[in-house]
Amino acid sequence: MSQTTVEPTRSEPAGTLAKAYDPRQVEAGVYDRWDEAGYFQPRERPDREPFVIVMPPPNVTGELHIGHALFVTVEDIMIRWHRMLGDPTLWIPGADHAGIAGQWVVEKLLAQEGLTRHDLGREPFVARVWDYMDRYRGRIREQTMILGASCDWTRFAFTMDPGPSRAVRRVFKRLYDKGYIYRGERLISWCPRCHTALSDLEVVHRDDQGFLWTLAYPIAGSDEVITVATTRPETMLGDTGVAVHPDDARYQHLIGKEVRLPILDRLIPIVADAAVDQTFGSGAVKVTPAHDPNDFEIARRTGLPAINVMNTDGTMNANAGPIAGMAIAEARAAVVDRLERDGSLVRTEPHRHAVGHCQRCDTVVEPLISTQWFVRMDELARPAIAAAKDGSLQFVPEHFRSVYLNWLENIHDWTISRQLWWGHRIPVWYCQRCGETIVTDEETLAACPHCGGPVEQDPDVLDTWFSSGLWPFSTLGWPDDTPDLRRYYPSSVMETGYEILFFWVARMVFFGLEVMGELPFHTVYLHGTVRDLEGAKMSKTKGNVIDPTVVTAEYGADALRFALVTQSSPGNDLRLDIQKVEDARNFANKLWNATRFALRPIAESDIALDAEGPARPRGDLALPDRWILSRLDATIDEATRLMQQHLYGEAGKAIREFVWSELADWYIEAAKVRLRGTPEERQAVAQTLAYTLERSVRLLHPFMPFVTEALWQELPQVGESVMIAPWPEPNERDEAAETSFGALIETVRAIRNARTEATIEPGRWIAASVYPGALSPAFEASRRELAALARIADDELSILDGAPEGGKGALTAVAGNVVAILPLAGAVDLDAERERLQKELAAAMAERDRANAQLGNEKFMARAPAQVVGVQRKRLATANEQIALIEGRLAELDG
RNA sequence: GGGCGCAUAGCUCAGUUGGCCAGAGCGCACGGUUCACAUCCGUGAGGUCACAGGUUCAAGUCCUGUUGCGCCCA
Repeated sequence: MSQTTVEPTRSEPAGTLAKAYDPRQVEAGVYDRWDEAGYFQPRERPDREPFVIVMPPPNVTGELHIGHALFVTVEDIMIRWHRMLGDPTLWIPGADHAGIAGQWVVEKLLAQEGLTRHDLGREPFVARVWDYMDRYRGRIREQTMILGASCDWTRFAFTMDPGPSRAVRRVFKRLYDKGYIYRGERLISWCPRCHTALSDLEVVHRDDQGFLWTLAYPIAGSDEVITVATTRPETMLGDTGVAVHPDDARYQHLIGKEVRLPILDRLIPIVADAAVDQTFGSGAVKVTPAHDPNDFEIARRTGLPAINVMNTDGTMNANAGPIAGMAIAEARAAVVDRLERDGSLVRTEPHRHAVGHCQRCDTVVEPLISTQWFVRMDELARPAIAAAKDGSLQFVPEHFRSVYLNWLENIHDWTISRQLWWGHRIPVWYCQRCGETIVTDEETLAACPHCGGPVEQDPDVLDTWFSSGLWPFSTLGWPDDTPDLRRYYPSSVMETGYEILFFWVARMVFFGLEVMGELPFHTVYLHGTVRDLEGAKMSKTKGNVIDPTVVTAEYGADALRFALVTQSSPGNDLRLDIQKVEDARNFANKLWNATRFALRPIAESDIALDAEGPARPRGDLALPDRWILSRLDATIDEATRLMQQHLYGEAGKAIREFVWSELADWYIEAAKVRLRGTPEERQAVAQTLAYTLERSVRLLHPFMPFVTEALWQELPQVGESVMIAPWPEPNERDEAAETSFGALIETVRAIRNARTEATIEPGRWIAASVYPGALSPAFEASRRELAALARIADDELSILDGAPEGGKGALTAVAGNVVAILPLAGAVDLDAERERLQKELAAAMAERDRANAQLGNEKFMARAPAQVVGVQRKRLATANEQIALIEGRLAELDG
């Protein structure tokens, strides 16, 4: 790198920065400037692979919650990092129409006016939903911007837009033509409140307290009865048989006979089916094929008919005989009452069992026979399984691979039709004249292509996740062959919550493979759930939600982002403590003030710049400068490595550690000495500060975009924005400087510790003799720093060779192989000092014994790698040296 | 019932392919009007890495089992 001094940058005079960091002031207006500069759009470079993330589209039905803040943060970190790496980087934002949830919020609003959607009719109702969506879409976008999301708004997509809608129709038709989509009468999960079919995934199972009723069914033409148990007695009206295990000795003689169904007095057969559990209850089960998935399977195998006794609104239908018209709860009570009077009720006992609830509205879901549209999953799942197995699809963290496989390998067909008005209308038309079924990817169909007769479209809409599953390519223009599609498909990383691994991720994978013939992304990164301090999920009903806009208003988006990412790790839930946000804000203040401090010497110096920014200090550097440069390189290296492994939180912590504990606590403190020195020294410090801070700010930018932009603009730099500055590259480490200055730091610590324990006033300047052994030249060169940091009077610091001595009236501070003797005539409590040294001696001896034990172990010596043995040898040597030193000092105290 | 996890300081969490005396932040104790920062600085206390076995020269880390907790699927 050539160190040509381009136009020396002159910063504004010190004092430009406010005394305290104020996130509101820092963050205002920055986002718009980035946006106007076009930084959010990919900067093309044909020599590099693009880095692309398709944002999980938030539901348009509400506000952003803290979970959105987490994914925005993680994805924005990936995006900003790759942009700085020079990759053509694209992050596509979007919004989801949220079928059931979307319809429901508008229905609730209508209910306040005393209306139902049926009062409005389909078209006006859908128009109302659109109005609502248009209002909320802006709010979501605004909140995403507050968080600093550097996504490309020019490519914003909504699932109901014409493009994605066309993609939905095209895929539906394709799968229908291939026989993967079919319509059929199956037992599905039905929400009586939402009045629609649900997919398996939309049913939430929860253990509820209920009852187990045992019923006696009389055998026809005999005095015998057979007992069966049920948790839903009202369904007995739909019983079409009783099943027993074929090997069950108790019931052999009854197989093939009939029982007389109580209440309805219907004769139903006793059948044998191997799926019946002989050990549960009586070993006989009533079979209600229209209202229970297991019974449906038994009926299929044994040929029993299905009798539906329920209406879609959750009331009993005409097949329920005397209780027709009753709601389920009412019907249940009536049936139990009637059975009891008839003497058919054997017993009632409390029973906890899993009950399915609607994911959206929590109503108890009823299994119901119904004609619906399904996606056959076997053929689609196969390549999606293969991609996970052969490693072409990566998971972060890795263990989600088995979760994903376990689901896909046991997958059922997917119910995709929903009896809703809001969503993608199923692109199927039925001819009213010839009865033909026509599937088309056109939005409308005027007449039957076969007979020209009038057609009517299927009234249902598709599961929202059907359109979400197409998102990685429908957002890029598919089915058209667009430049975006060619350049940016497949995307790079799918970052989303693990709770939608099946709902969304798996479906994108099989749709991508089927439609595009290529995985939609190579890596799935899954984040956890943000919980409150007690570990509870945040929910409006619990009242424990943290609103990200409230937090950002107080602490800043930078602080919220930094807290979220450093508190989380891939795949794990996090408990968010507002205290952590405050800590992150304090860190921003630290960086702010370190920069504020540096800007004065920088303004008074000519900072050399090269093409990338402040030039790296070269030549004959002072030890603290060499040290901080090497530590910076170590940090760049580590942060880069962690980012590559998707450990963004760890990377953030490593950078914070560097800035706070090394740059601010030690380098800046040590640099103050030379800032009071010669002009040449001030110049050298300013250059090192400028270089180190500018690089630090760049490292931190993906995590805290706003404050880093503000500070970068104040620092000497080259370019328009830190957003598009290059990600720093590490140089060679300076091991000698790290060792020497590291020893100096440890010596200062040991001196401070000895001072504190001996209760020397913190402000007092004392004398010291330091014995650094082989490090003498380094300590001599940095004697002013050593003195200032340990608060030793400059003219009373001696750096000596040989054996330490100080007599009785002195404290001893030991740090590695360095010893400092602090003579404090009359101020030393001999007993306390002796005790302190005894403790240190004991520690050193323990250390020696441990090392000796290792080195005396033949097997260790024979099998441990040479480098590990070397470490033990060095440990032993240091311990021995320390023991000798401390023993010498103890002798002096006693003598 | 099947699957996947988790258990490390008072709290929230890190801990790479096994390798020095297990770390951080917060909290706690003590001390500080050092000219960037009290949104701060210094010093310290605090852990049988859930339990029991095993593999290894070496285990928080790998294997087996146990206990407790969580999530997903049926």
